[in-house]
Amino acid sequence: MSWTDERIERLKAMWAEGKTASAIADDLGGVSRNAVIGKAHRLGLDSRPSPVKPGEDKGASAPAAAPAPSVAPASERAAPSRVKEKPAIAAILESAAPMPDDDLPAAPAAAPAPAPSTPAPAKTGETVMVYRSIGPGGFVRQGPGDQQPPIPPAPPRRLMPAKPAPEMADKTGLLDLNDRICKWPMGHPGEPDFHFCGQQANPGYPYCVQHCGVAYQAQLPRRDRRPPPPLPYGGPRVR
DNA sequence: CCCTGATTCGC
DNA sequence: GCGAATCAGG
Repeated sequence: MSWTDERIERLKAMWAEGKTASAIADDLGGVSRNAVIGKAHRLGLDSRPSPVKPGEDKGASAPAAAPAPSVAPASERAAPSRVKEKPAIAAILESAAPMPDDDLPAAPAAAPAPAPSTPAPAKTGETVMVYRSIGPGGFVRQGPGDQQPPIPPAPPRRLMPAKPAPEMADKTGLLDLNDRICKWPMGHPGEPDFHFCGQQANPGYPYCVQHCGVAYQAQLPRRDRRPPPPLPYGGPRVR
């Protein structure tokens, strides 16, 4: 089937009515859904709300949401387009790793915490609980049914920073990560000496230059790709 | 699994 | 230009 003027008009009309590409293809006959979509695009017809691409916000809707200089999306964008990332762990680490350096204002001047003498009540379902500090290292919870404040347990005399395990003394741990440090995992999570590479990160990437070389590989054009090797026993079944 | 529209790319 | 193949969200 070819795209005669009549068929193109029919396509335009139905597309404008909001018919799905499948419905249009059925109606016209002799063409696939993909053919309809492809033709609609080439004709420059309006884009439909794609299930894949989130509907783009018209800027006026949320001006308050300033684009925070978050690290992960920026690095994604900076990465070359035809590149695939092997370990998905990077994204997890990006979101999980606290950034002790910048990003955190030294003193929250904008939103001063409520005075310690007036603890904010926290709602738990119907009951209103009050949390009261009992000094360093502790708090008590008081519900409305509790007449007397519970006897606070003796607070520890002083709080010591947790001592890192000796084998971690000079290794890069989760809390040491920031956007300038290579987050390539060394060893396996759960092992006592699991840590991260810790070298200087390749700017815009979560890894140092060496590990970028391991994590990223250029994606070849489709015609140049080798078919994947047959999966060993136990691989997913091909239907 | 099904559906959707968008995109890519060999023809 | 065409449309199958592929992608990715619902």
